[in-house]
Amino acid sequence: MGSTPIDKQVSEILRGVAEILPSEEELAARLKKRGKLRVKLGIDPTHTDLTLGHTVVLEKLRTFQELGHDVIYIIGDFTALVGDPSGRKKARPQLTEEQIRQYAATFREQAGKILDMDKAEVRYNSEWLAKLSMKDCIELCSQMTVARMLEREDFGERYRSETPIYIHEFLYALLQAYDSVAVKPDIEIGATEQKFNLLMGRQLMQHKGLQPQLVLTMPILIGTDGVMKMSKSEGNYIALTDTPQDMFGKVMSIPDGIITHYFRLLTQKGEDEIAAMEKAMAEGANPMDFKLDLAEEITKKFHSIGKQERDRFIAAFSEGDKEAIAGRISVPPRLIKDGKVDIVRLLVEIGAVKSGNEARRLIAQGAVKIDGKKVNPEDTQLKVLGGELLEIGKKKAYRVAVSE
RNA sequence: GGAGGGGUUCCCGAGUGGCCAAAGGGGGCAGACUGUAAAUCUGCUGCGCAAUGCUUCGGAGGUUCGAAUCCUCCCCCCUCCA
Repeated sequence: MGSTPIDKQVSEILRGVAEILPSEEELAARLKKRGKLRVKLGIDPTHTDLTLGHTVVLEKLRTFQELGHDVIYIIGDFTALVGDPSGRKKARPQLTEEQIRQYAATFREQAGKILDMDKAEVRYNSEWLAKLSMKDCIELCSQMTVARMLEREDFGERYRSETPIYIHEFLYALLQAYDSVAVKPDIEIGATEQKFNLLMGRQLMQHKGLQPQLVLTMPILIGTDGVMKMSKSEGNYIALTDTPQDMFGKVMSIPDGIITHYFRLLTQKGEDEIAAMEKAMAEGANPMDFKLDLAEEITKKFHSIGKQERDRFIAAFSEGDKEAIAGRISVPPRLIKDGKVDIVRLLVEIGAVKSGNEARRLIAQGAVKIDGKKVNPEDTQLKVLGGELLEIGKKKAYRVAVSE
């Protein structure tokens, strides 16, 4: 603990990092001077699930923890109320305190999949932010100018496109910065889009006569669509709570172009290994093989059954054995008439589709099969004896049972 | 507070009395091709056991045989002036 040599620590800390401010030397100096650093990471509970995107920064926090430093995991229950405008094209919808309370609880628990929560200092920022007075607020606001706010890409863009910008959104960075005043970290971790907020923390600490924190940013993880950053609101995310099967499948569906990006940010693979992969793929190796490795590693990390999912995946999609991914469903008796069930109603009932229209559409498109045979759109009343394999598109399959 | 411009289906964005469940693009879904990738092509994309049916164009009323389109009031956003 804390006995790792400084230069070793620095290289460990800097692995995969986008930027360290003010400098690498400053980091080494701080390590030498303090020995044990206080490392801050804050996440706002704006959704129920943590995604792989969050794990990039959480892993970095974990690294510090493993090196024997003190980590402070701040759950932004107060800042969630304000809504971080960083990188957004519009204001966040306002959450209720009740929602935030629920999310905060799961955030604490989910972070435990990566951090050693027994050793982490977990804080809720309402602890100090809710107590600030209007006077404090005015003092905070005087640290920022409108011009500087509008220089930001996100606000600037919104201003130009005549999208509403609310005053309270300007407060966000100041509040997050105040967290640093409250917990006095030596260094704060965040994604690159957090740079403004993190630097604000530095400025505010200085203003309050504290030693300013160092700032460490991590690259933003691209979502499964391969284009936008991974986020719950874009629907291009992989959640820590996803089932092993979903998690594996979602990783397999990412575009080839971001395979190494995922390896770099989500696994412990070294740069040389990653470079070797890139070379191999450039020379014609099938990217799917690397993606299988990636999916296995990620699934294993969160569910400890990676290999199993790999085998299942290969069986289902490379070998066409849909049984491998088939879930079980039972037909509610009330849907059965004369030994037949209306497939449209069944699909809606089991939640495979959102509406009857959607079910009919899929059937008309030949996407619904029973025991390998397409369902005829003209005749959706089908005999069910139990045991049939129901396929919907290529990715969903169910083994049908008839319940009593 | 004054003047002007806006609020359309998941998103962007057409539509100014019937031909509008509403162009086009994006996204999504499905089919073909594949490696459940990408690219490409094709189709679908409000609900409904489907009907000259129902609900939808910021909200509430009204005019009309008929409204997203006209009128009234209200709410919200943007710009300029103060």
